[in-house]
Amino acid sequence: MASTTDRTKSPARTSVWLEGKAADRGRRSAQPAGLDRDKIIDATVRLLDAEGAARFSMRKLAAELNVTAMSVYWYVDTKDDLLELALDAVFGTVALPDTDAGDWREQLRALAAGYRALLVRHPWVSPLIGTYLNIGPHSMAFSQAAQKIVRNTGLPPHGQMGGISAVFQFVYGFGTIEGHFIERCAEAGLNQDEYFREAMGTIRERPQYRETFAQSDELMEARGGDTVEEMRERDFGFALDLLIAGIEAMVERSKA
Amino acid sequence: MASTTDRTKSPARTSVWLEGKAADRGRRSAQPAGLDRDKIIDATVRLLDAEGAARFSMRKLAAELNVTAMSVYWYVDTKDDLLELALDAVFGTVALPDTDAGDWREQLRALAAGYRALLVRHPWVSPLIGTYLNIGPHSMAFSQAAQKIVRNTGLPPHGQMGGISAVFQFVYGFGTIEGHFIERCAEAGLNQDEYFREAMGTIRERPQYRETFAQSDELMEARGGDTVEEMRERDFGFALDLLIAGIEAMVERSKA
DNA sequence: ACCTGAACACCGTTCAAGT
DNA sequence: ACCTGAACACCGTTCAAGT
Repeated sequence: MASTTDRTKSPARTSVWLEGKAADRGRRSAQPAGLDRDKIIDATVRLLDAEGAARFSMRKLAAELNVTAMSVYWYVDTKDDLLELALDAVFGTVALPDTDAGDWREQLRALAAGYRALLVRHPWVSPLIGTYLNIGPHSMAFSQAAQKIVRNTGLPPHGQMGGISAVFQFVYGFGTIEGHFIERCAEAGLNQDEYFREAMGTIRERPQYRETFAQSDELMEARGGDTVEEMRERDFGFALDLLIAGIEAMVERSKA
Repeated sequence: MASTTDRTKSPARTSVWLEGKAADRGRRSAQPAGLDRDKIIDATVRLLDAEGAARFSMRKLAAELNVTAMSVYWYVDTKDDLLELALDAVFGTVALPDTDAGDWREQLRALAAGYRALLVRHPWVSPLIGTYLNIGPHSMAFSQAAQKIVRNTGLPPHGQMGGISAVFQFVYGFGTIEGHFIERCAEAGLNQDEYFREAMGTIRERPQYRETFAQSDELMEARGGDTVEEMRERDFGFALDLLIAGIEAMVERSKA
């Protein structure tokens, strides 16, 4: 949804990481308000986690930092730049597996799990990934790790990018929806199972959806698991197995 | 990123499709300004396509319709409701394959292609899919089609949801990034190859990325294709082949 | 039944001024 | 070098009023 920074008419730099005027500011400390870039980024992540992207504003951030709204602009050029910085910061919290030892399957599962956890822990991350270039140091390290793992699979070079896409775009989509669902539950003050039951009930009441849902019911039944979380683990696990089996099949095919 | 409708404190209905006070309004015509819900939705889609979600506002929409900002609120309760309606409307433009005849592989490829095209044609769609419940009639028809196709694969019931996830979350992620890239190109007034070369050049200049890119270069080389579009087709095609191979492998495994 | 105008409570950002 | 206050050009939405 991009953020609301269209009022700037400047030549359109595409990323914080490609420098702006505030680029090298705020690395020191002992300033009047004790502000620096890291503190600002920390507070940004905290606010985004607590209230969601829609409720985040530069003014609220400033209030959180006990500072006037405009002080922040000494350290970052725009709200978009700040969000890009926050995005890269949380990418730094994903543990990267050792890609020089062990089986690629385990490496892939580990990185997929870490990526999914990131998207669930910080639901505001997913739209930002789609919005920015993701060339910050931590995002890059993550991409590098993914590349190395896919290289370890034995996929032919021309298929490695497609392999990365298949796996990590899947995790992205899955984690996006999962994080969003959890967010909605929290807003409604219900746990995931309560919310699920309620949503299902409401939808089912509408006559136009009766028929549609008859089909889905079987499917729900078959998925098994007593809780929403169990169902999700099962689906995620099966999909990852499917992807790994797909990679193995393509590796075989390339040898033939 | 959700839209900015947090100022409403009402009990939080979660979707237009679960009714609001404006639910059954604007189905007629011959009104003073000739307005109705469909015209409003059409104009919304047009504006979103032309200017992007960030530049869309209720006030601009009203101007486009030659009407005062507030007239629109006779037909829709909130901006979020309107976006949800627009989302479902464009879902109606995806051609659904005949799921009762032919090979599931062709059906899957066709629906994946249609979904991808939707995300590329309307880059504003992807964040909205992550934001709303997607229970409008056209979204539901799409999901139903996906379900039927996955059923045709012969996957065991407990794996069908995971199979849908793997395929369509992949397409979602792929189409999101693709649409976003094309949008950026248009904004910069460059074609995709020009923009790609320029972005690569800029990033490569930064010393901290030199090493990182050495690795990627080989990969780029191997992907082949002379244009960005050719590379993308290759990656998308390979990933879909991988997913189909994965489904086939899981079907085999379930028979053992 | 439909549309308008004025107002409210917000935004991101600029700019000149303070210390 | 860092921070502030006031102002500008926007938002989504409410509400009372018009026709």
